[in-house]
Amino acid sequence: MALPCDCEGQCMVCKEKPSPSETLSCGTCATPWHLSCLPQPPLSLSDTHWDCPDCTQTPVTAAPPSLAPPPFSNHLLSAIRHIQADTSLTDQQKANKRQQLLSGGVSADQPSPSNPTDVLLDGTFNCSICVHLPDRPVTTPCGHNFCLKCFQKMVAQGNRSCANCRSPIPRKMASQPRINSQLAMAIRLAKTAQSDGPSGPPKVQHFVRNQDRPATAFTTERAKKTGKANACSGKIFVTVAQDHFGPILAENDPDRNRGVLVGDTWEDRMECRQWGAHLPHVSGIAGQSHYGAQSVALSGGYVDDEDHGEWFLYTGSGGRDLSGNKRTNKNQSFDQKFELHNEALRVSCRKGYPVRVVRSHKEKRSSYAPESGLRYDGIYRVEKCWRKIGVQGWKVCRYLFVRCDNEPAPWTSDESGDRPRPLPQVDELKDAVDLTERKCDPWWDYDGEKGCWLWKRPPPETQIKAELKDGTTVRGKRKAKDVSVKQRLLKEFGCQICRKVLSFPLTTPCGHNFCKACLEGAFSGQSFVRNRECKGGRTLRAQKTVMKCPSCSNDIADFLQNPQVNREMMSIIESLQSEAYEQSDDSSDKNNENLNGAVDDSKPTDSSEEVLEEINDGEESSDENLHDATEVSKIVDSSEKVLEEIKDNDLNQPHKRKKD
DNA sequence: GGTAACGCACAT
DNA sequence: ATGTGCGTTACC
Repeated sequence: MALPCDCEGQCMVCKEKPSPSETLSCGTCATPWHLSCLPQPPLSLSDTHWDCPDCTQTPVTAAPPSLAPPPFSNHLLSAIRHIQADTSLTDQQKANKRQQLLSGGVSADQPSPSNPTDVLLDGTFNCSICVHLPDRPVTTPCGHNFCLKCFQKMVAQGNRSCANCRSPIPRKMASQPRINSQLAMAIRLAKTAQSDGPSGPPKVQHFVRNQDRPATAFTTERAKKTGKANACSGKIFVTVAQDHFGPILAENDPDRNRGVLVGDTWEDRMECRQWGAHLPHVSGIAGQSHYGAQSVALSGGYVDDEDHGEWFLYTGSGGRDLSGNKRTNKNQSFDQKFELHNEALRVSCRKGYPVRVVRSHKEKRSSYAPESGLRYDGIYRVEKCWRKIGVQGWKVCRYLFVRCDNEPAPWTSDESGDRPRPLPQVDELKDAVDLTERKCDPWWDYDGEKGCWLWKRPPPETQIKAELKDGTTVRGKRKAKDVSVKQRLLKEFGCQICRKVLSFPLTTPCGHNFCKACLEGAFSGQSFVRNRECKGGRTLRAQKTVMKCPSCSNDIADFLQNPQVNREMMSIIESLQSEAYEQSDDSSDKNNENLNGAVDDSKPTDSSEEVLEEINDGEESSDENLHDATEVSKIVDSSEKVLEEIKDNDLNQPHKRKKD
């Protein structure tokens, strides 16, 4: 396997630290390589430009050139080469020019994209099947990205090789593709940035996840002995009542003044609970049978569940014998009925209440499940519910959930939220009994004039007494961090090993992203096969080594045989980084303060009536957008700060934090 | 007051 | 892989 030197200058193949004369730096990515460990050393060292194996990107199998387009657009690559060959420039100047080129700051001799996001949107990175930007992107081991639907269609037709480079697709990925949600977010950002023309207000979406994490749940002395599982009494950070319907808004988030946004993730049910998205720490349904259900969790607990992202079929609770101290009985032994939680969900169906949805990584059969932890996916409505005979032979309650949120779902690259959509065809309805459909107008509905979902009638009054207000002790007010959306996004591109921004990102078939050097470093010294000793004069066949993905337990040994860098993600990350550098160059901290002041001054002080009116009009999200837009255009910290914050922040599901 | 509910981590 | 303690909420 071809491996470069690590950040300390040590060759990852032979583990030695080669001298400068033994080191060769790539002309494109500047990574150092040990000359004598290169699989194909350059023919002549007098060449001014040499490309490392990563940047030459030899396809896994020999494919005709027409089938393997270069990862960068040709003109961009040749422009970079042109800079590198210029002997009049110092290395620093070359680096600056490369950055400028990637960020569109300077016109190279060769035509180049005028904006970094154009690199993404100029068609180079389109799904090779539908020739559009990948929707719900999935990444093959050979580093190519496709729409989930296109990929599934291709596999269904019996085609098991990459439509881009013809590399074989592993069976597991073919049967269970996982969405690369980090990439989905990037594509959305690029689209958003492009629509930010000089005319019209810039439109910015929220990409915030994993930041400003709360203190870990409170643990009693007794509970500490057995770990966090017993720490269910963590502080609730939001000021909504336990039976609050609908989105959790900034006004209910006194600490951050942000609310719970689509895409927010939590490490576990305890943490999710602390932010009010889904209160019960065991149950899948939060609700009261005479009042309605506020939220549900998709955790893979019921085999009948069926997830299509924007809509899904949910199974009610109960039907199992959990007497004694059973926790894990997945077998049904009696029928489910519309009572308790199941009835609560039926009330929400009849009324058309908004129901918050969180998805758990435990839902293994869904392509829409997050890679780890729990994720808030927004507001859905229960359009119909019924009962049917479940796969285990007993009756189950069934609910058709359809998404109706003003923010786009985490897996889409759409810039806007949902529009009313026709109900999907549900085959099992023909065998349904006890069908319930909504008869009245839904309480939460789409307003054509305003172009968003909102309460058509005032939300139901909370049944909880005022004790929550009194009981909620407001923590010492932390100043909300001024971080631009782009910097937040950069944070999201963290390697799950080094926690820094991804460099040469590899996407595993299980949908996790790592720096190339980090992932290969994690398995350096391990060979792919283990030779077993001869026994009784008989030579045993070599055994394959299992190499577990650092983020999950999937075996990625096959992937590591020839991991291909996800060039699409890499170019987006580079664009974002060079923008951050550029902006930090021409705006000092002092300027930032001035700009902040200007923004604040220009904003009229909101009277409480105005605020109320905005809430009633349901336009709070667009107000948020405007707020973020000013952030993007005005506030930029230095990129060093970003990196520092990334180090400080546990941005990537610190599941193994305790063991570290 | 009893118990079910799509949890979590540890012990066996 | 299965069992168990701790934990919270809803609803008898």
